[in-house]
Amino acid sequence: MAALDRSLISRLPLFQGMAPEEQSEILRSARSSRYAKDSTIFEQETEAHSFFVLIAGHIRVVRTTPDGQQVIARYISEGEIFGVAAALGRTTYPASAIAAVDCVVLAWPNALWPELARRFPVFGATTYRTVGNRLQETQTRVVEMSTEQVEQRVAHALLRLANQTGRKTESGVEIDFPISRQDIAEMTGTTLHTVSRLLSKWEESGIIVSGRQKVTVKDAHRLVVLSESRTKG
Amino acid sequence: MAALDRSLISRLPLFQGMAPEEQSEILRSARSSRYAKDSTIFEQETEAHSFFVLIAGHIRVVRTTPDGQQVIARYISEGEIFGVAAALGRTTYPASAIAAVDCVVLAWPNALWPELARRFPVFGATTYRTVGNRLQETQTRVVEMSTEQVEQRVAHALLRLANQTGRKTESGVEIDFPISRQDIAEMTGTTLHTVSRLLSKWEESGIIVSGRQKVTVKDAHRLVVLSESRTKG
DNA sequence: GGGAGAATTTGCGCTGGCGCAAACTCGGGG
DNA sequence: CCCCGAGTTTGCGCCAGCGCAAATTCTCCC
Repeated sequence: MAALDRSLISRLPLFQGMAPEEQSEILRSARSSRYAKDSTIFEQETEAHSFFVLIAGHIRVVRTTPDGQQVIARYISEGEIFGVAAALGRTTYPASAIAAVDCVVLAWPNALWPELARRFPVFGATTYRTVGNRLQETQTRVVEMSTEQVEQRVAHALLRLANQTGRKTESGVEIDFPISRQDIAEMTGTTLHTVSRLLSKWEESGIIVSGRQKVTVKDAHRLVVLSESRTKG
Repeated sequence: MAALDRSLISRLPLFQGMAPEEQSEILRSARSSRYAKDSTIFEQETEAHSFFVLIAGHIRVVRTTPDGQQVIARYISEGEIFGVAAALGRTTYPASAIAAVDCVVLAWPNALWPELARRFPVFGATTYRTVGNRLQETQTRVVEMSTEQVEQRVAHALLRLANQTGRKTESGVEIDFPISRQDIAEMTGTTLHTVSRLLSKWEESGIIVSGRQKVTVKDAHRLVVLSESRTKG
């Protein structure tokens, strides 16, 4: 296989603060793969063999319950590290990672983690900062699910998606990967029916426009208002 | 102040695998404090100055929403490390830590984290493993809140408390710190009223006995059954 | 030992959002 | 270009669990 080009990663925040030759070196032990839409990068509960950086595309991280219900843990965007079980001393993946669109991914064998973290402290520190962010986000999600109504949770989820992965178009901010009502339901702990009703209502009042597997936020401000109002208690 | 005795920590899993002189050395930079019941060890959103190990007692970690609602993120038991913002590159605490009973705590200044993690790799690795466990637990909680009914969530919470901090008595497994209906509600995303009704029902059928700020699990098996049955979908 | 405040219990009415079912629409493959 | 199936919309009935309120019981402090 051909050597990977440093330009793949030099622009990513994760590798900022590393010298060019360090970037090249880290790449030397990486393997690059393409994953077609809907294919699985790794599966929940299976032996964790590698950790990953997403070079292009979007990835859905999904937890499945014993009885088959799915919950979307998060979406991974370009430049993010994921599948970092190794860095946290786990031996299996706690969730599955599925390509939401065609993706390009770099992978390193887990066995290399200790060495890489030691040789490139910035890389290790950035990874742990990412883990910290995710822990905090996940806790925020617990708080939201404990204290907010469904309408606010869905509004929050859309705002987060628009901010993190939104693409500006002439008509608003469009979430730039296919996302179904069912997906939004699995992010917010509700049903696709309720999501559909909410989106219909919001579309009617001009806050969003949406189509099949597509949502565009037209009036983020009013969505913020919705996400904050009418708290329980 | 007097030097801390190595016996404080030598029995804790967090410090296993460290040589006695290493344990002594790590203790040399620690400060020991007592916290009375209901006092605050650190407060959400404030500058993170230290990380901690709980030597004795129980600590409640609480997230408060902008409008004042509280959610219990987790309980810390003896021997656990907590307030590890430093290890995750954060500068403020994402939650408050409050003594559920009188506590003894060791604290290290955050500035020492990088050095300690470098000098004592086992210590760093154990900490990151703990963080990994918490991330996974928190995600499990999201899944539960998304897919389970209140009754199952409360059953799960009681089982977890009984396993993690339970004390065997002649009548069952007693949660060995004061915990109110309100606390359980804040752990499970419901109201103290609903928790009270559930506990009354379970007491009537002999699954638990409970009193003011006290719960004893008598029949864990039936509680497991309750925690698994009647899932949505 | 008594009083006050905190924690708990319980009743009652209401409603947000789910479950079910059916119709509809869009987009891509043949 | 048409058809098929996945994705979406919408109606309807129902009920788990919340909000409110009041009564009751501990427990700790004076």
